[in-house]
Amino acid sequence: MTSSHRESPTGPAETPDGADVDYWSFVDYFAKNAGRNMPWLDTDAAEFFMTLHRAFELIVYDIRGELDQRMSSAALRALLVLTTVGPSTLLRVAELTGMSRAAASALLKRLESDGLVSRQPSADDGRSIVVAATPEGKVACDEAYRDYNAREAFWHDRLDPEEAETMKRALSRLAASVSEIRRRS
Amino acid sequence: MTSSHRESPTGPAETPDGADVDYWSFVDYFAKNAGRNMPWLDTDAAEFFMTLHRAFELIVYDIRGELDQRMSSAALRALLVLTTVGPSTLLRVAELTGMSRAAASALLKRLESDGLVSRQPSADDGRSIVVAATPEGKVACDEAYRDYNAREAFWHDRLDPEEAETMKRALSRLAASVSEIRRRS
DNA sequence: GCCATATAGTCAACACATTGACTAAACTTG
DNA sequence: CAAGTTTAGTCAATGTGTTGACTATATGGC
Repeated sequence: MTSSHRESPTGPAETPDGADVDYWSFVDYFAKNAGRNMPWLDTDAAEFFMTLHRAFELIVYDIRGELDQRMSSAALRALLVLTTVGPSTLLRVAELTGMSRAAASALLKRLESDGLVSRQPSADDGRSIVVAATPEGKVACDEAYRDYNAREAFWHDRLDPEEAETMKRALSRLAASVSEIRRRS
Repeated sequence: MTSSHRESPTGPAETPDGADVDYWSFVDYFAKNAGRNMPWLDTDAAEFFMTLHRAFELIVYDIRGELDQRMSSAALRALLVLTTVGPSTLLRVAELTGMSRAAASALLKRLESDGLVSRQPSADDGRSIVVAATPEGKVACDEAYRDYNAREAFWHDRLDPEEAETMKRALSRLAASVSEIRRRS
C-alpha cells in the first residue's frame, strides 16, 4: 500500500486513482470513493459486507489449501455430515450440506466410486437411498479434516476470544433471523 | 427445532441423533458431537468457521436475491470496479474482482454483448484491452446495486455498531495477515 | 382399493469458473 | 537490434453447480 508515485506535487492525492489498489485494499478504496458516484449508498453496510466477503474469501481459500488434491470441499462437507449424524438418506445429506439434490446425487455417486461412501436402497422407503461413510471414507475424512481443522485453528488463534465470540453471536443471530424471515415469505 | 418425538423415556436425549437438525442447526450439532469421533478436533475453531461459513452463506444468498435475474454477482462486481476506479485493463478487472483472467475475459465479453461495457485495444500496450462501463452499464449497475445495497443495509442495521466494528476489524487483520503470509511463501 | 398429489432420486441442459496451452506483444540484456 | 523471457488476453478441456423435466414410489381422501 505504499503509494510510491502518482502523487500530486502538493502531497498525496486525496482521491487516489486506484493505481495501487489490489483485491483486498479495494474494499477501502471503494468505501472512500463509491459514495461520490452513488449518493444513495449506505457506505457502512457496503464496506461491512465487502470486508466480510473478501476477507472470508481470502481466509477460506487459505484453509481450503490444506485439502489440496485430496478431496473437494463439498466432499469433505458430505463426509463430515455422514460421520457425525451417521448413515442418512441422500436428501438429508443435501439438506445438511446445503446443496441441491442433484448436486448431492452426483457427488455421492463420485464418492461411492472412490469407495468413500456406500449407497443402499432404504428398507423404509423405496424411493430413498441410504448413504453411509465406509471405513475408508472415515479414514479419508479424518485425515483431510485433521489438516483442514489445524489450519482453521491457526487462524482462529489469531483472534481474541472475545472477538471470536462476538462474531459468532452476531452472525448466529442474523442467520436465525434469515431462516425466520424466509419462513414468513 | 421442536424435538417432537424420538426422546428417550427419561427425557430429551443428551446426544440427539440428528433427526431434527437442519442446515443451520447442524453447526451446533456438529460442535457438540464431532469431538467424540475426532478427539484431535479444535472444536472452537471448527465451530467458529462453520458458523461464519453457513451464516454468511445464508445472508449473502438473501442479499443476492435482490439481483434476481438482472445480472450475476460477478457482473455486479466487475461493474462496481469499473464505475469506481474508472476504465481499466482486463487484467486489472480480474485482479480487483478476484477472478481469473479467463473468467474476466469471458464475463467482459458477455457484458460487452449486453452493451454494458466497451472494450478498446489499449493505446499504451498492444497486448491490453481497456474496458469501461458504458452509460447503460452505469445505469444497470446503479439500479441493481441500489437494491442490493438496501438489502445489505437491512442486515447491517440488525447489528450493534460495536459488533460490526469488531467484525470488520478482526477480519481485516486476518485478511492483511493472509496477504503477508502468502507473500512470504 | 383408487386416484390425485407429493416426494426421492436422476438426468439433461445450461451456466460459470479453473487450469494450462497458446498467440501476440512487450521488455531486457547482451 | 536479435534472442530469450515475461506478460495480456483467449481458447479448450474439465469440473461442478443449478434448474426443471421425468420416473418410481408413497400418501391421503374418498
